[in-house]
Amino acid sequence: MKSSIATVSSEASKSSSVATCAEPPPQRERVWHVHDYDLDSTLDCGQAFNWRRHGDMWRGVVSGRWVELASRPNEVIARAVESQRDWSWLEEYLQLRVDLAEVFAEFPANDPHLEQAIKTCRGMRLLKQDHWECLASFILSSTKQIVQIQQITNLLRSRYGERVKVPNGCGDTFTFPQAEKIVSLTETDLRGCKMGFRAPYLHDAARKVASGEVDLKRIATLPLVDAQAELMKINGVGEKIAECVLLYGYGFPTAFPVDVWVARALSEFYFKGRKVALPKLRRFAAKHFGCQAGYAQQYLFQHIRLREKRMKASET
DNA sequence: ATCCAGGTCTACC
DNA sequence: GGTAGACCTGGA
Repeated sequence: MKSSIATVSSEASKSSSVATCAEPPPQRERVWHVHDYDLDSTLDCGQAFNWRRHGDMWRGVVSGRWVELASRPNEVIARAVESQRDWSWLEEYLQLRVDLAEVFAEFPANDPHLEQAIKTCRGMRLLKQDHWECLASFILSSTKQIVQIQQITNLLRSRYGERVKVPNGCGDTFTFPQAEKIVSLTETDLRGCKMGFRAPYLHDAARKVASGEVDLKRIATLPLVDAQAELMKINGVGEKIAECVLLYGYGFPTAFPVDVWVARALSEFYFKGRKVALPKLRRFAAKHFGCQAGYAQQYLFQHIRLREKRMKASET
């Protein structure tokens, strides 16, 4: 494990110091210099379900390619199976060009709860995931714990995804099955992946996406409210799941999914602990958090979830 | 054992 | 606009 990291960084830094102006040669490894990038928080904050930790590293599939990620102070390091001339697929996914300070600067001033949230996981980023995979994953997320969502999506991948190339010794790895593949499956097939009542929802989504009735590409060009309405044409996609897809898949900066955790955080922090109805929480959030509300949401979510974890840990 | 988990749909006020 | 019950399944 350790030696693998060392190999990765030495090769990659060599190449980047030599090739400053010319296009860098294709490489299996790549290092990015980053500021305020917390890879662990980013991959483990509940926005994506396909990352597995192996020692200090994370393994997953992005744009159909197996990739291994590691981080060191001010660096993110990636290793692929085959040499890559163009790493933009991963830069885009990891949002490596985003300046977090600019994001935080848009947060409401004098909000101690948000400040506290930033302290607990500074460097956490929003990813930009594949539209379909993100949509399907969050359809499967309703009233499920994150580990169970991972279990369901893993079953879907291993049974119906396509095998991807991996380095020797790494276990079988699969892409997330395309909508066209899901359409061809029966509800029994899907329920076999332990998704329960979500099976017809996923199938409806696959049918509408594969047929073009819901055009995932076009959604990127729409205003937020229209984009949300388009996603909600799918049975099983309500406001919350739609906002998740718009935030984690499309990067709409003001998308603000309100789940049970965020609802809890908002009630506690901004309504003195009173139980407040969901629509009212949504209206408050839209007004209070500004043009980077999506980031604010993710920091509040992670903040309250980690606090809960710590409390549970100290009880036992 | 009973409850609950990144919600949504339906029915009803 | 806002609230209750049902819905699969597995883990605490």
